[in-house]
Amino acid sequence: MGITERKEREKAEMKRLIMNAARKLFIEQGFEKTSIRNIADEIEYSPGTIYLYYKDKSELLFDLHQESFQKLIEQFQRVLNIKDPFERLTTMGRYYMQYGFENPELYELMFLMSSPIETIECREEIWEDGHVAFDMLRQIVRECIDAGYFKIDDVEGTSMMIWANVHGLVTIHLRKRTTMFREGERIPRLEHAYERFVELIQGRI
Amino acid sequence: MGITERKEREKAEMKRLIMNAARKLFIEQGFEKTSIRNIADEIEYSPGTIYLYYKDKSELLFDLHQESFQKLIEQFQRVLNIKDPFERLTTMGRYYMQYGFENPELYELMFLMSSPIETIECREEIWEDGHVAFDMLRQIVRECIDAGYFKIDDVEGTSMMIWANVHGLVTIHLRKRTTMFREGERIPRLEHAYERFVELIQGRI
DNA sequence: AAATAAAATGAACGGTGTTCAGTAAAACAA
DNA sequence: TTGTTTTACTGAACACCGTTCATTTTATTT
Repeated sequence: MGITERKEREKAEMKRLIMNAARKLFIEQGFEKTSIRNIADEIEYSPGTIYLYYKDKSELLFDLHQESFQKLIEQFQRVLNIKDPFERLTTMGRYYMQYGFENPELYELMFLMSSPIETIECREEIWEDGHVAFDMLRQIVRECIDAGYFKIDDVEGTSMMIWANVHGLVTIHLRKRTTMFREGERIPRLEHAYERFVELIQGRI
Repeated sequence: MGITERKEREKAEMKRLIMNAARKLFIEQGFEKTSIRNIADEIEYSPGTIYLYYKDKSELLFDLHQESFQKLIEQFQRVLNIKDPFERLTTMGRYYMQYGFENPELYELMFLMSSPIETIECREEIWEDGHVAFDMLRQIVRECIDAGYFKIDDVEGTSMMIWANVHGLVTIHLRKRTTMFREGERIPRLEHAYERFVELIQGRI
C-alpha cells in the first residue's frame, strides 16, 4: 500500500533525523554532556517523541555503535588490496589507530563504553561487529603465519596480542594518560611506539 | 591546642569514614550506580555533610584514584627483588594485569575514567601517580637495554609499547570485548596473549 | 463526516550532584 | 554559668537526567 510504504519511509527518515542529531551532539560535546532532551531540542521535537522510534538511549547508542563499526570495517577493507600480508597487517594497525585518533567519541562507544555490550547481553545476541573486525585481523595473521612471517603457529594468541597493542595505544591517548609527554608529542609518541611494535613483530614470531 | 588537634583528628576520621563507604559501594555496585546519597546513607549522614569534607564527587574519586595507585605501586615494588631485569619486567607486567583483573573498578578509575585527569587539569597539577608508575617501567626497560636484552636503545618507545600491550589486554577484558572466546577461557586467553608478547620481546629488541 | 489510529506533546516521576537556609551542638568569652 | 559565636549537620530546593504517560493533534479509515 502506498500509504504503508510512505509511513515506513517516514519512520526511517525520522530515525535518521534523530540519529544524525545524536551523532552530531555526541561528537561535539561527548556522551556525558548529551541528553535525550538536547537531542530533542536539536530536531525540534519533544523528548517523548524519541521513545516512539528508539526503545531507550541505549538503543540509540547501539545503533551508532554499529554504524561506527561499519565505518571502521570499510577502512579495513582498503588494506585488502595490499598483497604482502605483513604489510597488510601493519597498515591495518595504522588505520585502526588513525580511526581512534580521528574519531575519539566513536571509538569510545565501540570499545570503551559498557552500554553497547549490555544491550547485546539483554538481547542475548553476540557482538557481531567486534567479531567481524577481529576475524579480519585473524585472517591476516593466518596469512602472515602461512607466509612464514610468524614462526609460532598461534593465530588466536598473536591476534589478541596485536589488537591489545593498538587498542592500548589508542585508549591511553583518548583517556589522556599521555601527560608524561609534551603536548605536541603525544600522538607522535604513540605512533612511534606502534612502529616499535611493528619492528618487534617483524623480527621474531 | 588539644581541642584543635582533636578536631583535626576527627576531620581526618570523617574523611576516612566517607572514603571507606565510597570505596565499598564503588567496588560492590560500580561507579555509575553509586550516588552521593547512597554513600551518605551508608554512613548514616545527610548528603550535604559529604560536601563539608570533599569539594565534590570528583574530589572523592580523585582521592580513591591516588589510593589505588599506591596499591599498584606497592605491587610493583615487590618485583624490585628480582635480579634479572627482563624477569623483573615481565613479572611486573603480570602483576599489572593481575591488579586489573582483580580490581576492575579501581583499574577503571585509574586508567579509564576521565574525572581524575579533569581534576588534575583543574588544579593545574601533573598526573604524579601515572608518571611514577611509568617511570618505574622506564627504569626497568633501561636496565634491560643495558643488559643487552633489547637491541634498540629506545626507552620511551619501548616502555610505551609495553604498557600499551598490558593496558590493552586489561581494558579489553574489563569492557567485555572478549566475547569471541568462550566464557571460561577469556582471562586465560589474555594471559596467553601476554605470554606471547613476552616471547616476542624476548627475541628481538 | 464521524470514528479510529498514529504521532506528538510536555509534565510527572524517581533519580542525580550540589547548594543553602535553618537547626543543633561545640567552643569561646565574659 | 550564661550568652555569644562558630562549626557541624540536616534535608529540602534547585536544575538537571532518562523514561513514562495522560492528553491533544493529526492522519487514516470507514
